[in-house]
Amino acid sequence: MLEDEYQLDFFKNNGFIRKQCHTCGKFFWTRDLDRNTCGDAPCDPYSFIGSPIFSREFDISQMREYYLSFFQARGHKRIDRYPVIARWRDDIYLTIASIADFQPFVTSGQVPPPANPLTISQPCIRLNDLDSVGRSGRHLTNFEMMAHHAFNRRDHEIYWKERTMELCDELLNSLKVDPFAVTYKEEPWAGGGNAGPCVEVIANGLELATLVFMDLKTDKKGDILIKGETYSKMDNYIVDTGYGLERFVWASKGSPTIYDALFPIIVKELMGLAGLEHELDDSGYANILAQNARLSGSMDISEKANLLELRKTVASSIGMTVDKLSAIMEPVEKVYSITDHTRCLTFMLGDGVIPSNAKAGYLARLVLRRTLRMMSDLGIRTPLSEIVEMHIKNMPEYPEFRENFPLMQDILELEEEKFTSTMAKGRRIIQKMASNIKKSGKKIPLSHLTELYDSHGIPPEMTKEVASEIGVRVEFPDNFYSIIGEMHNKAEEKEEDVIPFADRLKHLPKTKRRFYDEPTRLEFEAVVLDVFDNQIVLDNTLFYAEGGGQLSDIGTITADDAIYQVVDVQDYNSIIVHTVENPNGHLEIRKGDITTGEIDEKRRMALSRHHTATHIINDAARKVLGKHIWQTGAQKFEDHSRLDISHYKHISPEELRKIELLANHMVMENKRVITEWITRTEAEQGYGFGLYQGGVPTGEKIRIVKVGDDVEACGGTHCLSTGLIGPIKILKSERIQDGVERIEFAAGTAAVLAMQKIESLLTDSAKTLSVPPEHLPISVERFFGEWKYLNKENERLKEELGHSIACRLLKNYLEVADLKVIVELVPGADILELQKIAAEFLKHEEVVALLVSDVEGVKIIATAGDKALEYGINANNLVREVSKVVGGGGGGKPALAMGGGTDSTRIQDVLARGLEFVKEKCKET
RNA sequence: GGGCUCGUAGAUCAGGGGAAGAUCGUUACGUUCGCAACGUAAAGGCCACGGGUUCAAAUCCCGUCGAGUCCA
Repeated sequence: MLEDEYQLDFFKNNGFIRKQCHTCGKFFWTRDLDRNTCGDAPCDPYSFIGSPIFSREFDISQMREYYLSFFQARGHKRIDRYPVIARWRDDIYLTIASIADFQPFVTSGQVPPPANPLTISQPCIRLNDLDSVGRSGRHLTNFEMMAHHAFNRRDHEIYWKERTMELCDELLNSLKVDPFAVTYKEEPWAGGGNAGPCVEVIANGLELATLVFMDLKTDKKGDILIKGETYSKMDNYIVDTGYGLERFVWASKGSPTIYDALFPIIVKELMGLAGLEHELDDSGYANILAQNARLSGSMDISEKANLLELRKTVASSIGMTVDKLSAIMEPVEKVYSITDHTRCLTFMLGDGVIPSNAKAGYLARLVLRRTLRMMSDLGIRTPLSEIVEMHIKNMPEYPEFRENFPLMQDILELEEEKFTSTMAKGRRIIQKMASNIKKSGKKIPLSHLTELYDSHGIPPEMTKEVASEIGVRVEFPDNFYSIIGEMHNKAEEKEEDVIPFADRLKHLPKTKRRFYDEPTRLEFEAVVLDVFDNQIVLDNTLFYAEGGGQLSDIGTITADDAIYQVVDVQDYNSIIVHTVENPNGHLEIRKGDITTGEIDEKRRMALSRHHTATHIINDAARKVLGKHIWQTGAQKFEDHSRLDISHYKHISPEELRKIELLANHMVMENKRVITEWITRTEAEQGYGFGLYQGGVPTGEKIRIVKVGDDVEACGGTHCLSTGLIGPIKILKSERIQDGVERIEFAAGTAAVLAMQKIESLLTDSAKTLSVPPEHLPISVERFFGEWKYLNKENERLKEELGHSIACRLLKNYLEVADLKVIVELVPGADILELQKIAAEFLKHEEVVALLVSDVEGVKIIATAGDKALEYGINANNLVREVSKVVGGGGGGKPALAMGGGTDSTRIQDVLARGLEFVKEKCKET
């Protein structure tokens, strides 16, 4: 980044000089002529602990209000916060910065900002430094980024670097920060496809804010190189600031850790529950925490080795052994961590994240389980919901959390149950594994540990603990979790969406889409703009292109005598491409031809019905199941439709019936379906983010579809009124992942067909049993019961039969040596029957038997009593030997073996060979 | 979105090509004034479902459904 970027009048006019840090070599601006370090950790230590930077203390809501009104008074509009789950984006799950609210469409200039300039305090969640949370004294998973943003265009600038710097300096001055303690460090910034110069604002070792001047975008042909990527200047350039609310509060209090500054009451409460004394008035104790926080400011302690290093340094600086320090710090760190994690959960669940095994929900579960694990380490048995409730009480400025609390309570309870059972199961698996390994006297290998963690969610720490109870040693490397990470990163290559025939489309204008203005029209005329392969591009079209989970229209395009079947329609950056069947290999249609298009009405109607019905089902589900219901995906076909919704437990059959009934009521109310195009900002402010059930559309104006109480941004085709949908029949629901339920249903003609199909399933089944359909449940139950009874009866009879056959055969033996040899054909006996006979023979030690039956080819069974075994007569070998005769195989145990083959003409040969075998063996001994 | 593990008695799980098992729970009987405990016995299984391989599949292969778990 060029030095020039930072040559600001603000610095020159306010007595700043540019210096280079003696320690890290970075450039910074300061009013203090004698300063030689940049002010940031590790070049400068925290010096605010015990001596606050501001002239008075603030709590979170006071600080937030101070900041927002400060910028409001200076011409910024205050904007409501966005949810912590970034529903408007598909590239990130969680809101990680205030600017994330405005990406990608506001920052790219496609959509105007909700206000300009604006100020906001945006709750954010970052899980990158999870391991440092609680330990470093400053890391949080959940924080508020206070910000002011200005979105500038080349032709219209709000303000840029000078004003941003002035505002920052003024804010700090108003808080009575010592001007000589403040440094502004130069630090190029890049992230998320953008970049720009940036200034870090530091006071007393603590970074308070980051001021980014985003004016670059990634560009392969760009001439500005930052961190290995090339960038070029953007037409719009954005002031992206981030002031850490929590850090401001901490700075105002100067407490040993950020956690003590933010939630003193909750920390105290949890310390009590864990049986810890947490007396910050005790200067010795406070000094340990402060020293730990100060020194951890200078290192990355997510690595285990570094944590140990930190412990050593802190211990020696206060004259304590490392072990003693660790014993004091570890439980305290866990309490801090729990405090932080539960606030994070409050935001996640409060904003509607449903814990799951995938996507954003997984992140919620990750945090949740870490919390539960630490709580169990500390012996805290309080339900999570009680801690969450403390946070809610602590944040009256978020009334929505109070409102959602019953739901959160429900979810947390379920999650705690799941965790407990997973851990109990894990414990059993380890015990089993450990006792297996104990026999061999080895340690549990790493591969077992990774499998336990990867497949069963059992952390190696737990394996170690449980295995040691059994007396098996477990060692795992420090970088265990990065090994797991690498295991998963192997097959990760993104395929980029390549637009086919991009070159052909490059010069074509956007296609005029007429199906919005003329939803009922099915015929249209258009001029051909291009033809290639099987594709036709027109100047306008009534054909709906596949999108929003709705399949494309089909139909015909006619030019002169030639009629072409349209089989697919796709939208490539607003150019609509019709794919037609082309049996002759060339299309008799040219650029400039006038054509007539006709839409297949049956398919269009079916898709429209399913689309409108999808909105209705979504709304009905929300009314039946709760406000946490979000569409997470949807697909509309001709014969059915499916809707995926976020829900934390199974939809019960009753609930499903309620949803179905409610949906049909909405249809029968025959409400008009209203569509309108309004600006994005207007829509968001009027309807909230509930609009984006089916994803986020691009463009400045978005299309709003209102179906009853349901309002969504939607580009699909719809019925003009709900009555036109016809019946809606829910076909089934299934769980596609934890926290996501799929409802499949049919609407209109498809619903009637579906019902007829179900009906015929019933009548066909009933016919087989010769009962009326309404008797099916009871009859099926009866038949199944009888079937089970008869199976048992059959087995009992076979046993009896076997017994009597065995008795008969036992009288009819050949004597070889002192053995009784029975070699017989038992016609019609199945393998079960032969087994029962064999079981009888086994009671006699001098019996050797070979039984053969002619069921399903040839079945063979052989037994050898103990005495026979002494002669080396082995049923296993016997069967192997004789089965070859009939082209099969066999085997079993020495005493009892089974086999068979397919060639039933040689049954007698089997018997002969068997007898021979026995005789041979007897001779040998 | 991707990876891995698992579906066997009411519950928890063994068995991993050749007779479906254990423990707890249930029921009955015995011991007891009664209960607990104990002893004896019994009942309870489409071995998730559908295909395939094989003389033979709970077991191996493929698919479906269900559950769990890790990663992005």
